[in-house]
Amino acid sequence: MEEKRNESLNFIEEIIEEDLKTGKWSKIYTRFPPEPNGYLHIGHAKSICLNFGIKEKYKGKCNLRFDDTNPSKEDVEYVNSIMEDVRWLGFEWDRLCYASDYFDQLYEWAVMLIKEGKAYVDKQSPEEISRQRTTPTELGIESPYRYTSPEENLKLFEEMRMGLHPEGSMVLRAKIDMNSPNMHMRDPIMYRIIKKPHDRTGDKWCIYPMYDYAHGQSDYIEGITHSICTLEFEVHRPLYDWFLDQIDKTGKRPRQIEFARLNVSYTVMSKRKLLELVTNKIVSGWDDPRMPTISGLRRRGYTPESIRNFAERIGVAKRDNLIDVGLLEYFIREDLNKKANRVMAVLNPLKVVITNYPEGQTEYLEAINNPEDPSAGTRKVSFSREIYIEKDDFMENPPKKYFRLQPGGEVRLRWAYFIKCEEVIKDEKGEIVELRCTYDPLSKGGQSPDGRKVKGTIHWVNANDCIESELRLYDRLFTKENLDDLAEDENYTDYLNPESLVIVNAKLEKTLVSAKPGNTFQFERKGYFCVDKDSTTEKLVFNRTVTLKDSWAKIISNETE
RNA sequence: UGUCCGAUGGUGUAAUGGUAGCACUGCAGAUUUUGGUUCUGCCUGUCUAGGUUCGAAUCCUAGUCGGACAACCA
Repeated sequence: MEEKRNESLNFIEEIIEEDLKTGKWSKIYTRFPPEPNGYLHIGHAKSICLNFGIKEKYKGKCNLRFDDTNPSKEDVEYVNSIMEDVRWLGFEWDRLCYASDYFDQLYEWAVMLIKEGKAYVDKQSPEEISRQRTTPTELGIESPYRYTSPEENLKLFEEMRMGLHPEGSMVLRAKIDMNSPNMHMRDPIMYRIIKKPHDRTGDKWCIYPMYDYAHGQSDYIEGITHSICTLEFEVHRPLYDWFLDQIDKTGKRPRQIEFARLNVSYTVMSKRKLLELVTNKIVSGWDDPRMPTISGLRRRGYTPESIRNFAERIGVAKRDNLIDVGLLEYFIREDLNKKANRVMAVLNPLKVVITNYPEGQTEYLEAINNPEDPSAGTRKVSFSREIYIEKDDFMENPPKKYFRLQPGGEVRLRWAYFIKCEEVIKDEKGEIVELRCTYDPLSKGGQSPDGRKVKGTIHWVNANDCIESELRLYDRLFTKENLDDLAEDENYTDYLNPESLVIVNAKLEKTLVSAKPGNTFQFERKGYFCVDKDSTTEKLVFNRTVTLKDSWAKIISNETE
C-alpha cells in the first residue's frame, strides 16, 4: 500500500528524519530494553510499538535487550513472558541481546576509567554515601576515598570482582561533580557487589553494573542510534552522555530521547503495584483479565491489532497524560466488530413457552454469522416450543420507548419468528417465572409477512438443547479515575472495585459446543466474549472482553439521575 | 528558596510565524432483523500578563500551574 503523505510526525520521528536528512545516520537502530523483573503492560506496549514502529517505518533495525544487571530482582520467568508478549504484539527483533553479554567489556571500560582517575572505589556505607550527596539545593560532600590513587583503586576493584569483600562494603563510583545541581552527577555508583548467581552468567561475577553505567554503553555496543526511554530518565541524560564521552571520541553514538509514559484511567501501571496485586492475591495472576498487562489483555480477549491501533492513536509527546480507558475499549470493539462471529447467549434467563408451536418439534433456522463480514457465512440455530429470553427483554409495565416484549406486545426473535406475549406467569412471591406467547408462522426468519413493523428484536436460546456455561463479567479494577492523584492518607487499594469480576451462569446456543480457548464471539446485544483457558470439556468458561455500546442503558440511567 | 521538563476542547494529539484540524467522549438525527454497526450534524480549546511582528498556539520576558530527580532499582 502507498504510504500516506502529509502525515504529521511525532517529535521523535522529527528528530529521526532530521538525522536522516543531515546524514548523521543513514540507518536507524532502536531497541526495547525491559528489565526482566515483571510482566509487560500496556505502557510497555506503547514503547514497543514506538521502537519497533520506527524500525518498520524507516526500514531500520530494533533489538530486544534484557536489562539484566540486577540478579537479585530478575527471573527467567519474566524473560520468557516478555519475548512471548513482544511476538504476540506482532513484532520481531533483529537481535536478542542481554546487558549481561557486555559485562566483560563494561568491566574493561571501568578499569580504563580507574586508570584515568575518573572512577574510584568507595568503602563507605550506603547511608554515608547518600548523606554526602545531600540535597539538590546544597553542595555535596566529597568522599574521603575520592582521591585514592588509581593503583590502589585498581587493586580494590579487582578484589571486589574476586569476591573478597562482602555485599555493601564497597562500590565503584564515577568521579564527576559532587556540586552538580543534578543529583545523578554527584559521583554516581557504577558497580556494586551482589553475591547472587546470575541467570545467564552464573557465578562468574559478584559485581554488577548499575543502570546508568550499563545502559548507554549497551546502546553504544549495539550501534543504537536513538535510545528512546520515558521522561523519568531525562535527568539521567547528562550522565548517559558523560559515560559515552569516556569511551567514544567519534561522536557516532546513541542519543537518548525521552517521551511521556502512558497512564490509563481506572488502572495502575507501575510494576511495583502490579506485583502487589498479584502477590496479595487481589487478582488471580499476572494474566488476570483485569490486569493492564499484555498477558491480561490477551486473556481478556484483546487483539494485537487493537492494541497497536490504540498505541498509534494516543500519540507520543512529552506532556503527562491520562488516557481514558474508554479509548482502549473503542479500539477492541472496532476490531472485534469486524472479526467476531455473532452468537446468542442468555445471561439471565426467562422461560418462554410458545403455545401455538407444535410440541416436540425442532426446526433449524439460518442465522448470519457476521453482518460485517459476508465471508463468515451462516449457521443453523435450533428452535422449539420452549425457549429462554433475557429477563431484561420483558417488562410488565414498560416505560415509554421500550420496544422489547411486553404484555400483548409483539417482538422479533432474532432469525426466528415474531412472538406476542399472551400471559405472564408468576410464582407465589409475585416473581415472573414464565411467559406464554404465540408466534406467527408466517414470520419465519424474522421477515415481516405483511409489512407490519416490529421495532424490537431480541435474542434467545432453545431450551431443549442450549448449553450451560460460566461467564466472567469484568469491569474496571478500580473505581477512581486517576490513581496517581491520591490524598496523603490514601492508598490505591482503597479504590479497588468490588464488582470488577462478577460470575454468572449463562445459556448458550448449541453451536458453541465446539468453541476452543482463545475463540472470540459477539454475544448479540451483550458484548464480546472469549473462551478462557479454564474451560473444561464439561463446561465452557468465557471472559467478557467488553460490552457492546448500549444506548438504551444510557437513556435509562440518564433518566434516573 | 536547586536543576530539568511540560502546559491547545471533557480526554488525547496536530498545526514548525499566516484559516486552530483529527480521533475518542458527549448531544441531536437518519438507517438498521443486535437500542450493535454505519452515516449526518452539533457543542466544547491555545494557562496568565507583557513584548517582538503587518500577523503569535508557535518567538522573547516574567509569572502561574503540573511533573521528574536526593535507591548499592531500572
